Amino acid sequence: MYQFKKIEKKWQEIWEKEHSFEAITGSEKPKYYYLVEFPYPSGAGLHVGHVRSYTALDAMARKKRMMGYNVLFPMGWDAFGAPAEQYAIKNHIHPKEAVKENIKTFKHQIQELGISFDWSREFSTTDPEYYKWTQWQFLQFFKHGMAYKAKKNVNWCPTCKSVLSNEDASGGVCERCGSKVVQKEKSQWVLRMSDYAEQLLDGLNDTDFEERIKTAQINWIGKSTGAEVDFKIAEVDQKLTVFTTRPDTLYGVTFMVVAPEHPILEEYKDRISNLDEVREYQEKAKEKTEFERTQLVKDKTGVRIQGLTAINPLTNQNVPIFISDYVMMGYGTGAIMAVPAHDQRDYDFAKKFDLDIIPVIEGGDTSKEAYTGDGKMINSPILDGMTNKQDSILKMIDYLEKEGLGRKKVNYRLQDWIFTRQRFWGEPIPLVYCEKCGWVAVPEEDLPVLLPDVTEYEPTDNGESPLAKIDSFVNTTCPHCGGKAKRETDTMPNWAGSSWYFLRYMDPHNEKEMASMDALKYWGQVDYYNGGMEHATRHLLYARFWNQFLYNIGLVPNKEPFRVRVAHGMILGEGGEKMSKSKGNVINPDDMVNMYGADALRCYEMFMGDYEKEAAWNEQGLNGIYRFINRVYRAGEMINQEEGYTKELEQLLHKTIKKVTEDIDHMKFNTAVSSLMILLNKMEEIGSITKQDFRTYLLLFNPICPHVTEELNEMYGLGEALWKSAWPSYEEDKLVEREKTIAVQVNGKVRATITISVDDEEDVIKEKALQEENVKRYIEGKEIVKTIVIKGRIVNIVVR
RNA sequence: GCCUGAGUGGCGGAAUUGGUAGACGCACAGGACUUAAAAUCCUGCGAACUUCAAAAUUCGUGCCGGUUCAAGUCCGGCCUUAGGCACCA
Repeated sequence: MYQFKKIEKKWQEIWEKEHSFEAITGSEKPKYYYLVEFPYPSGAGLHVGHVRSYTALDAMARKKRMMGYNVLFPMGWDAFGAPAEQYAIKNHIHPKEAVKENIKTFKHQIQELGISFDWSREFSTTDPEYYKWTQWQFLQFFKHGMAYKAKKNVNWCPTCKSVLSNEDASGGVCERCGSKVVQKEKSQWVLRMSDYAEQLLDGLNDTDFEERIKTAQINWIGKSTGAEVDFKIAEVDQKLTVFTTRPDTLYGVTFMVVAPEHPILEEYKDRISNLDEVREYQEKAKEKTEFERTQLVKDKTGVRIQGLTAINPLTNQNVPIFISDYVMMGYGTGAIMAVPAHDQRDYDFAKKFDLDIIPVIEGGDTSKEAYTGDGKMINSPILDGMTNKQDSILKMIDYLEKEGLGRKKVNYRLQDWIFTRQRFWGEPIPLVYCEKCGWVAVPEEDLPVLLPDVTEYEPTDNGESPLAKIDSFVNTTCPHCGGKAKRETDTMPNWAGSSWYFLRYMDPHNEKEMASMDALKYWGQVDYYNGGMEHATRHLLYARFWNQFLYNIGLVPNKEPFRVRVAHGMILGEGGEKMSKSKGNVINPDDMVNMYGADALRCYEMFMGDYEKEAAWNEQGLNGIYRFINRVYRAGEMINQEEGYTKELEQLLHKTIKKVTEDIDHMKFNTAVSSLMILLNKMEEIGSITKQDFRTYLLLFNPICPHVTEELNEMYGLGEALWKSAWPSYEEDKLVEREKTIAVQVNGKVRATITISVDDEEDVIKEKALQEENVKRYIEGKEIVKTIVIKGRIVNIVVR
C-alpha cells in the first residue's frame, strides 16, 4: 500500500511553491481558457459533485499545459446570497465573517484534491475590490438606458420575503425554498434583457454548446412569429390589438378575450354596464397564484364585457369581448382573438359560453372539437382554396399591412430581468434618489458603495431591504445638485456577480478598470465552460446578456463570452437517489480522500460513468480504483535496464497514447482510464518494462492522477517532473497491427475466426477463410453467391 | 401538447460510426498463498440447449416493421424514461 497522504501533500506543496499552474497574460504560447462555475461556499463544504467537474477540467487543463499551451484555469467564490445571510442571522455574526470561514474550508478541500487552479487570480464576489466593478457595470446599464425603475407585478416569495426574477420563480415556486410565489405590485429596478432576445437567440449559432443546453435556452427565450391585428371597438375610438401566430384564421374569429389586468377595462370602466361582475372576476383572478392559474384551471371561466364590442377588421361583424384568466397580461398584448374552430382553448371557452364556431379550414369535425390540423381554407374570401398554411399566413399578413389593419410581429417569452432584491447580503445598487434630480448615479470615484457593518440582517415584512433601516446608509447628498438625497436600499441578485466573473479572472487585480482591454483581448472567449444543468437558463443566459451588452458598448472584444459549454451529470447516492442530508446518503469527499487518497477519488469519479450523465456512487468501485493505483505503484518494480519501448508493448503504447489524448479532449474519461488499465494488464502479463514504457505510462495517467504519477517518476529517476514535461506523441504507422484476428461469417453469422497479416491479399484471406472446418460445414453442398472481404475487418460468404 | 437526449449482462458502462456485441471495472463463484482473516495472485462469469468433456448450436442491445452480404449503429412507426417549455395565443 502506497503512502498517498505523504505523497499528495508533498506534491501539492511543490506545485504551490513553484507557482506551477499560474497563467501568464501575454505569453507567446497559444492561450486556452478553461472555466468551471465558481462555487457558492456553503457551510456544508465541498460535495463529491464538485470533485467530478473540477477533476474533469483539471485533467484537460493539465494535459493542455503539457501540450504547450498557456492555460488559464481559475477559481473564485460566488459568495453573496441568502444562505450566508441566513447563517449570519442565526449565529449573529456578519455574513462576511461566515463567508470568510467557508471559503477557507472550501479552498482547503479543493487544494487537497490537487486541482491545478491558478490561485493567484482568486477573488470573491463579496470583495469590495470586485463588487466595485459590478456596481460600475450596473451604472453602465443605467447610463445607457438599459436599467429602469418600474412598478410592476413581481414574483414575491412570502417565506424569503424577497422579489424573485422570472428565472428564479420558474413553475410558480420559489427556487430556493419551494414556497408558492405570489404576485405583488412593487417598484423594482429592471434590466432590459428582452431587448436582447433576438441577439441571445442568434448568438447561440456562434457557440458550441451542448444541444440540450441550447434547447433549454431556445425554449426559455420562446420566440414565436405571427402578427398583430388591430380590432376596432364599436363604442369608442380605440383599437384592441392582439397577437396571433395564426392570422390565417382571422375569418374564424367569433369572440375576443382580454386578460383580467388589461388596461382597457380601467380606461372604459364607465361604459361597462356589468362593471361589478367584471370587478369581482378581476379580484378572484388576483387571488389565484400563477401556479393555479396555469396548472390547475382546465375549466374555462370568464365574464362578458357588456358595453364594449369589437369589430372584425375583415368582415366588419361585431364580436363580443370577454375577460378570462386563460389570457395572460405578460405575454403578447394581453388580448387574443378567439378562433374556437381551430384552437382547443378557444373551443372550450366557446362551448362553455355557447358562442359561434366558424370553421375556416377544412378537416375534422368542429362540432366535436377544435381542428388544429392543416387543410383547405374555407369561409375566408381572400384565402379560400389555399392549402398551404405558411402561404396563407403570409398572404394574410401582407393584406393586413396593406390595409393598415395589422403587421408582422415577433414575440418572445423572455422578459426583462428584475434586478433588485430586498436583502442585506448583496451588492448595493449605486443610485441615489433626489427630490429635484430624480435617480442619480453615484459618481464612479465614490465606488464601491460599501455594505455597512451592522448587527441586523433580517429581511422586513413590508418588503423593504434591511438597509432601509440604517439611516447613516440611506441619507446622503445628491451628487448632482448637492441637496438631500436617499440611497437605493435594495441590493442586486446574486446572479449579478456571476455575470462577469469570467472577465475579471483575465485581469483580477486591476484597480483602474474591470479588466484591461489588453488582457480581455489576449484571453478572449472562455474556450471551455463547465457547469450544472440547473444554470442552463439562468446564469448562462444572464452572463451572455451581460457580456453582449458590454460588447455593444465597446467594453469587451467578444460578443459571445463562452465558446463551448458542457454540463456534468449529477452524482447520486448509492441507492441511485439524489444525495441529501435527510436521506443520509451524502458522501463527504474529505472522508474519501482520507481513506483512499485524492488520486483514487479523482480517478474513480472520472471512471464511474459517462461524464455528462448522472451516476450513482459506489464505494466498492472506488476501492477497485484504489487497487488499480496500487498496481500502478508496484509496476515500478518491473523496470529493467533496456532502452526505448519494449517491442511487445510498443504498438499498445502508441494506441494508448492516441486513445488517452483523444478521450481527455472529448471528456471520455471513463474510456481513457480503461485504456490505461488495459495497458497495465499487458505490462503485468509481460512482467518486465523499460523506463520509457513506464515514463510514458505516468505521463498519460498524470492529468487524472497527478500526485502518485509525479512521485513514481521521481522515485525511479525517469526524467523531469511530469508537469514540466511534454505530452507524449504517437506515430500513426506504429498503430497498424501486423497480425489481426478477424471473423468469418457465412450468411452473416460468425462461423470462425482467422488470423491474417496486413499484407495478405484478398484472395489469400478468402482462401484461409474457406479452409476453416466450421466454415466448410456451412458451405458444403451449397452455391457460393458472393464473398465479401473487407481487409482487416471481416469476411462474409454468402451461400444459397 | 411541443422541443432535446437516453434505453445494451446482476450493476457502472465499452463498441474503430454499418463489420466478432458485452472492452474495462464492480459484484459474484471456484482455486492458490495463510494456523486464520485481510491483502495479493490465478480461473470462470449474457441466456437457453447439448455433452463425461472438448467443441458446437439457437436466442439476445426497449417494442414492431424495413434497407443491407452484414444493423446496438441507418430508415419508418410505437413504448418507456430524463431534462427544458407550456391555457404562450
